[in-house]
Amino acid sequence: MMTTTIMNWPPSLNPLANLLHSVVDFPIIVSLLRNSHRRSTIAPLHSLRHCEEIDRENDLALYDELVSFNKFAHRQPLPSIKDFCKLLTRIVKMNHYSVVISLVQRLDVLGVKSDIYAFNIAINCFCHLNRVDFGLSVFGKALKRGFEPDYATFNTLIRGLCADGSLDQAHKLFDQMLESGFKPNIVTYGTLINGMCKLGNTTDAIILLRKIEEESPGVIIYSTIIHTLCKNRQVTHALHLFQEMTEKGITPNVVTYLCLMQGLCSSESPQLAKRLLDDMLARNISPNLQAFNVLINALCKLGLATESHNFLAFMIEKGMLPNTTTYNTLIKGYCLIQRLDKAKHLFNYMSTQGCDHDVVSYNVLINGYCKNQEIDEGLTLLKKMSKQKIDPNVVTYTTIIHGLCLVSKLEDALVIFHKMQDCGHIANVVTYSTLIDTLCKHERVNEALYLFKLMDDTHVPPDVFTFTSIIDGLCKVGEIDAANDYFLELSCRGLQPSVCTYTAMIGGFCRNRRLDEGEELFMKMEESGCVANVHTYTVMINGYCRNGKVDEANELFVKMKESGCLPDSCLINSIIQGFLLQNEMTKAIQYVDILRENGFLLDVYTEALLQNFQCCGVLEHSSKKGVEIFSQECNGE
DNA sequence: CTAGGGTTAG
Repeated sequence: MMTTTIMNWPPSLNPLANLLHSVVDFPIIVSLLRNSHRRSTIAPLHSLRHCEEIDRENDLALYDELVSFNKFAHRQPLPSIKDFCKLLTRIVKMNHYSVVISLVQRLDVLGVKSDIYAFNIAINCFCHLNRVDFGLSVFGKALKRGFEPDYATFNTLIRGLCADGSLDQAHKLFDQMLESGFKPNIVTYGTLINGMCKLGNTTDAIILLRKIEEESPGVIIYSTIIHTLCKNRQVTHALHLFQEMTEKGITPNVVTYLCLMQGLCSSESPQLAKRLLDDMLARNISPNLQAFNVLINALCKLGLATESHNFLAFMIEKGMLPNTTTYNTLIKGYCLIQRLDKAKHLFNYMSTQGCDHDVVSYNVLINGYCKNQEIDEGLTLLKKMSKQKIDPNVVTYTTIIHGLCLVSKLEDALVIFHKMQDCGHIANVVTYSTLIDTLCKHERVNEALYLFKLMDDTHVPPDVFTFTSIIDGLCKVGEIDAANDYFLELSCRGLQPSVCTYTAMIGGFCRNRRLDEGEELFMKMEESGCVANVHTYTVMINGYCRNGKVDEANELFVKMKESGCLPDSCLINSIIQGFLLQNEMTKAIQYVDILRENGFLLDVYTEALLQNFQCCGVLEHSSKKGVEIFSQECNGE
């Protein structure tokens, strides 16, 4: 009688699932569920309050479905497996995969006759929990019990394997599918193509697209590839595919347009994005609210808040009401171009339009003021939000701390840091890193190290930014060996040094007469595929200059330009200084010319050094004349 | 039951 069970399930992934298995008291389950959510959101997610609100809604909806399940379970005769599957599907849509797996188990206990649909749902849930291995074992079980897999079974597993990064296995299953007499359908191809795209294999995805042309790939497959091309900054290629699909009579939809418009905005062609929007409207495809928000955001990021603002009237005209996110996005856009007046105005305006402020609205505006060094405005807003009964969260506090750090009110920042924790807000990696970075920049490295240790004690893992601040701080106070220890520890913790981390450490070596180690690390960096930027070149070239390695400095300068990295004023000035200090007059003058060619000015220190050498009469006459003229130009004479 | 996209805060 138990032939229909899916027995011997892998152990539960979630304690909640066990609980559901044995307990019938749903209110208790729901309350536990809430707690389990809360616990899991503390460390990784940024906005506790925000998540909790969403979870609460989600939990209530889940609660309703669990009540329905319970009613089903007590009905005589039992509802069919189809009815149960409908219910399970709704829970799947809420992303409660472990719950669904538990409920499928309960179906067996209840003696509901299973079918391939139920197996497919379970397989799908395991795939979504990143356990395609369990999905495969359920698949095996289904076969053993004589259930015929269908398209959904194969396609679901192929998706799971792709998501797991096992493209080879996905292809194997594809072959197995053929052997079982299933001709892959358009969904199978779509799944494979999406898998290839997500795994960075766009070329193969396009090859597959060409192979299945007679299967008439639809708008979804084209959109998948267009999306990937846009993400990879191959917008031109994406536009070609777009043209191709329309010529074939495949109608693009809102997704296709949205991908392209985002791609065009991020490749800084907002005009083309706008033309595409017109095209879309002309085809009577109306963007939804999210689409508008995405566009507004894309324009704002380009510093086009004003243009973006025009969209507001436009979207209202199209019958779409902006929401809080729309306004928050625009406020952020105005802050970005330092139009705090406009930002503040919009902030006030939104609440007159029925869009209530949320914690993000405040955070965006506070950040705008803080970045503008108007910390008092930020603090005023902080008070105001409490009055509006909007609780500041860890982001709010971190923003304020950052603002205080920016104006060197470090003690005040530390006060807020303690105060927020007294209020029950747990500092996260950004909070700590902000303080650590500032302490290091003020050469208060011991206090920074104390906080770094506190992070470990409070189980807030440092990230590459935290490490970089510490390494830079230690280098600045000459503690090169200690800095190097942290540099080594970083990789022990499974983190990748960033170009800033490398630059800090290389700079530390080079400034402390450990040029060889700096050079070695520079090479290691390149080997690891990390691309040097102008700061990295500056510290390295500086190291060469100040150690009398003129040729090496020159060579690296040339190499830098070949690699497409443009020198800045700081780099060239410091090369001139380096050469002057080494009495390499000819070279120094050569770089004065380079400075001039690039349209940069001598900085104060370089100028002082130059004049010193001129007074000593070291410069040849012609060079001397050139430098004089240049100095005058620099001084605006 | 199976394939695509998507906005805001440090």
